[in-house]
Amino acid sequence: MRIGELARRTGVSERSLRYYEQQGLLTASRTPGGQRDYPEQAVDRVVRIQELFAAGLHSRRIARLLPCMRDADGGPSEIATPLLVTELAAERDRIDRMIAQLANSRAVLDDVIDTASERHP
Amino acid sequence: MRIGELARRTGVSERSLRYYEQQGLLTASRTPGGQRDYPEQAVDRVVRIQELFAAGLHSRRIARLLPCMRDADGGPSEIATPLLVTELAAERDRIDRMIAQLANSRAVLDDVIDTASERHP
DNA sequence: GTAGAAGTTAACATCAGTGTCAGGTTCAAG
DNA sequence: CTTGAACCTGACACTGATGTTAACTTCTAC
Repeated sequence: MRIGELARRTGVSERSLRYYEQQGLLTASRTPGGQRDYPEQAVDRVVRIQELFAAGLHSRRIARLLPCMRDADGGPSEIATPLLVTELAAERDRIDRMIAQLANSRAVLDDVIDTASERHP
Repeated sequence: MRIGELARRTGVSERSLRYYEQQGLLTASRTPGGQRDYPEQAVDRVVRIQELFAAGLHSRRIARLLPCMRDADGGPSEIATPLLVTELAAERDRIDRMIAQLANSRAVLDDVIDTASERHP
């Protein structure tokens, strides 16, 4: 599929998809005329990339992580090095703390919303 | 307490604390010489602000939200307007989606770490 | 073959919180 | 007093993903 369709199906802008390629997160074959041609699997990959970005990982780390991830159709193509494992464990702990904080903020918002709903029924 | 202590106790830089004040998120009385003097309660407030920032809220919305929050020692000093409630509900839903995504990324990291740990025991 | 939609590269802008530096003032202890 | 740590304001830089624009090319359908 071409970039427009991938953008539409993932909700990620074309600009970002090209950026992902530049950062080594996403590859695409090219048509004879030079246009990008993505495999079906790219949809899942882009969604993962977005999630990892949302989780606060930087593109360089994502680039090292991606080949170690379990593909939809099989095992990973690489095994994470001990150094990468250490880094990822730190990221995981950070994500855990972030989830806890988010739950906290969510509760605060809920409280404010509930309080206001009682007054403005 | 003065700004240095508040920074130390919250883990937030002095630069950021001054920025929070500029954005109307945090107030401080001043010593005769013009230095900021924070009440004990500021520690909690700064922690909340940090959490809301981490949750992706912008300073302007946080500024409108803060007076509607339940204080440590009592009810809120203001009630959220219907407009603000609508906005906060949208933020809450966004946070819910973010938490789900984070859990997903966390699972991916865990899987990569586990797989590598089996190979590098 | 031609029109228009969709794609290409490259460069510059934006956002919002934070880092950092400069030049000056205040505070607390000796 | 004086000295050094702590604080003040103001300005500029950065980060890193994404938006935007420009000038040009390719694809698709008639």
